Amino acid sequence: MPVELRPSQALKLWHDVTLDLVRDGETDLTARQMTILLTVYLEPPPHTVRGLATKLGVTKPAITRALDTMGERGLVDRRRDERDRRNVLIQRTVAGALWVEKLGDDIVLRAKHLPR
Amino acid sequence: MPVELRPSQALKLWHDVTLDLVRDGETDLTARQMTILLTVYLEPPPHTVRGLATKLGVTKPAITRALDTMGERGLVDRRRDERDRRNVLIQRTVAGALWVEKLGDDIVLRAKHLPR
DNA sequence: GCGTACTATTCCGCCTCCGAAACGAAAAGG
DNA sequence: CCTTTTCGTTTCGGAGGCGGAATAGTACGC
Repeated sequence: MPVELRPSQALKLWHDVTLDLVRDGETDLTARQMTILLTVYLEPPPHTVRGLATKLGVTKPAITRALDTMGERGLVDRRRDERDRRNVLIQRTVAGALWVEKLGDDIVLRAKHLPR
Repeated sequence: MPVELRPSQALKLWHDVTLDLVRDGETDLTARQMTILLTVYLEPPPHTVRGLATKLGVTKPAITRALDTMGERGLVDRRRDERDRRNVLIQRTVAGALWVEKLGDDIVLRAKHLPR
């Protein structure tokens, strides 16, 4: 029972949710930041800079910069890996979890009101 | 028969599609640009700078700049309104229609493969 | 130990975006 | 007419993202 969605519905859903993000004004995450945030909160840890860079197909400095920005906003946190102190483990935060949860609820709500 | 979607599915869908956009590398539209593009292609014309600014809750220069960028990429076009020459009407393009169509297909495909 | 490999970060110049204000063109209203 | 209003655009200084090279710190084979 996969999720059934017609192209017109899919596009309207994408439009509606993105509009909500724009009108919110608070966050304005880039596509990269959004992907990193959702990866950290959806996939099982540990998450490293290198792993994220490989997954997204971008350079490591790009990941570091994105983590800097999101870290200042309290959406993610960083900690040294004590087993291998070269690594940095990206950690979840309460604020980040709440933000992601809110996004999920918004998408569900927008999907519910799509024309059939 | 609305579209049924659980929060975890919604977030995974958002993650997967955004990841595709990041890995594509070509386009990297901002959230504002994405919203403008989808508005122009989903909602009936005419579309004006002022109308888009009001809808998105941003200033008019922000819309002008976004249209500049997307215009250079051939995703939208601009034309003077001959009835009221103060207005600028935002027009669709073939390239833009193809891009939007591709996005819709991608979302549908990603939704189809979500875990139940 | 010492060089090598690997981690993440910092630095550099470049480019795009931002909001606010000023601007020119065109319509509306006296 | 001519003033006012309404468009969209341009300009300004500032903030932040970008890619890529260079850097500092850590692990590991020899």
